[in-house]
Amino acid sequence: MGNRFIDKLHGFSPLSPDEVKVLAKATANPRKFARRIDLIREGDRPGPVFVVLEGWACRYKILPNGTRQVLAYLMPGDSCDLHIGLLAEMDHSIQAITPALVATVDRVEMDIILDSNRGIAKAMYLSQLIDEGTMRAWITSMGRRSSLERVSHLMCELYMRARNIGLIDALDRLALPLSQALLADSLGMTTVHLNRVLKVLRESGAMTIERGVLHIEDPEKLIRMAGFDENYLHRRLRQVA
Amino acid sequence: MGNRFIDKLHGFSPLSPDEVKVLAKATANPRKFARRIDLIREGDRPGPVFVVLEGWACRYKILPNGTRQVLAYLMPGDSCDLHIGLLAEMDHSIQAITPALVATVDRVEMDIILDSNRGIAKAMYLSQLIDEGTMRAWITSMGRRSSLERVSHLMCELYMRARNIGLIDALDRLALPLSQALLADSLGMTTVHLNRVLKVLRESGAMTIERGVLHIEDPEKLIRMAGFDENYLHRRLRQVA
DNA sequence: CGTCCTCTTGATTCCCTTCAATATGAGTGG
DNA sequence: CCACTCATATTGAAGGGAATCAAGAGGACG
Repeated sequence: MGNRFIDKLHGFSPLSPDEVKVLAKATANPRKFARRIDLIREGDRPGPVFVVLEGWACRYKILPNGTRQVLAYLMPGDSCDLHIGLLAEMDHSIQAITPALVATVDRVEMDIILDSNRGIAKAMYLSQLIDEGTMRAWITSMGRRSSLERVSHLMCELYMRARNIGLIDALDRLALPLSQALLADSLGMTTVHLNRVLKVLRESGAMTIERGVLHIEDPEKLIRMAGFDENYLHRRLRQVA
Repeated sequence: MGNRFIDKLHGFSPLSPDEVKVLAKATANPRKFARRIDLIREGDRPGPVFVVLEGWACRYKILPNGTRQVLAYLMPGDSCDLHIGLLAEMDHSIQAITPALVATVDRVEMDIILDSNRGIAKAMYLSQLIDEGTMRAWITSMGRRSSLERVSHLMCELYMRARNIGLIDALDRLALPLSQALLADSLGMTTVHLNRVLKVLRESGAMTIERGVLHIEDPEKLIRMAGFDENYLHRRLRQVA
């Protein structure tokens, strides 16, 4: 397998062979993180930019009362905020969900790369814009969608994002390493209720999650149930330099 | 009054006199928007970068079922995404809440400004990081805070942000031009319930909203009720170049 | 093969929505 | 300046969706 980060950026903005080399070099020495290990914690001083090459991770926040809110999922190829190093401290934590291969790019090095490679810069900015759009979609879900819509919407999103990076298998299924507890904590519901919603979705014939495998049986139906509009994932990009 | 945009950025990263001049020139010809007028709509092709000089605006999204979700409030000095021009279309709309004075900075011009003024670039990136942190705080609120906590938390946030830009009057009050319908649409609740929560807050002696004026009577109490931690607004900035 | 984690299901409670009516206030035009 | 209108705010009553509490089933793993 290649470098999923490069693949992703390449999809946003055609990279020159030189730029590919630069990115390959910058992510050449990834570190392994075991499941459930924090890459960085709320309150920590931000360090290098994280680039997830393999595996899944999530951003999350723990509240004073002990509950957790998942803020975003990071899939292979995803990276954390570009300019994060400007902040004095993290306002959330990032944790590996599966064993993960994560490259770290030094802040200064990243700045140099961005300054001298317009293609990379453009792709990174696009990537960040999409992450922001995704956050807005999450806010929308939490605020104005029913729990059934919310769950279906997240599944649509994860499926689309996974498809974009080639994570869907030949049988049209996605290995989804997310426990119901984690999903519940990202959707603002309890595990009990999430479980019931998943049952409804299963019995409606729209989709199933079995043993960590998501299968969308009736895409049309699921999209309809979710009110899903993938515009926020911005696959259609502006064709200007 | 000066230029609130420059004031804000200056607070993030000391700007050289030259940089101040550049910003003043770039925002020299603002446009007036009446209340309830969209600056840009979901589906529109993004144009220039918007900079709110005076007045309030909000980002929002309308769902298929007709409900609305407010995604963020823009106060004087706030701007929308820097690289927004890279996208083919907007995934949300932006609307003036009050009569507003909004400067538009051409995308190419903005790129040039960023490239040739490190101080401005740094301040803008910081600003964007804070906006992202704010979105994460909203997700957290919606997902894991009770309605009482949610309302108090938003009031704490708006108060702090307003204070940072000098919008609090001598009597420690804030002119808050947000209807209960708007507030409800940002907090994921109904106007009826929001109204009841505001009543509880009023009767508890923590805060009041009367005729568009927010007064926090017992800051300690409100902060405690909200579980508010202002770290996500990143006032303490890293002291490195 | 026992332990722990995750998933599943039932019963009860309650927070919030929905529906409905009234009050208050701002803006407009005669 | 006052009557009229429309938007906004307030309050009550009833119903529903999701949380909570509780218990058991299914899998993964040493």
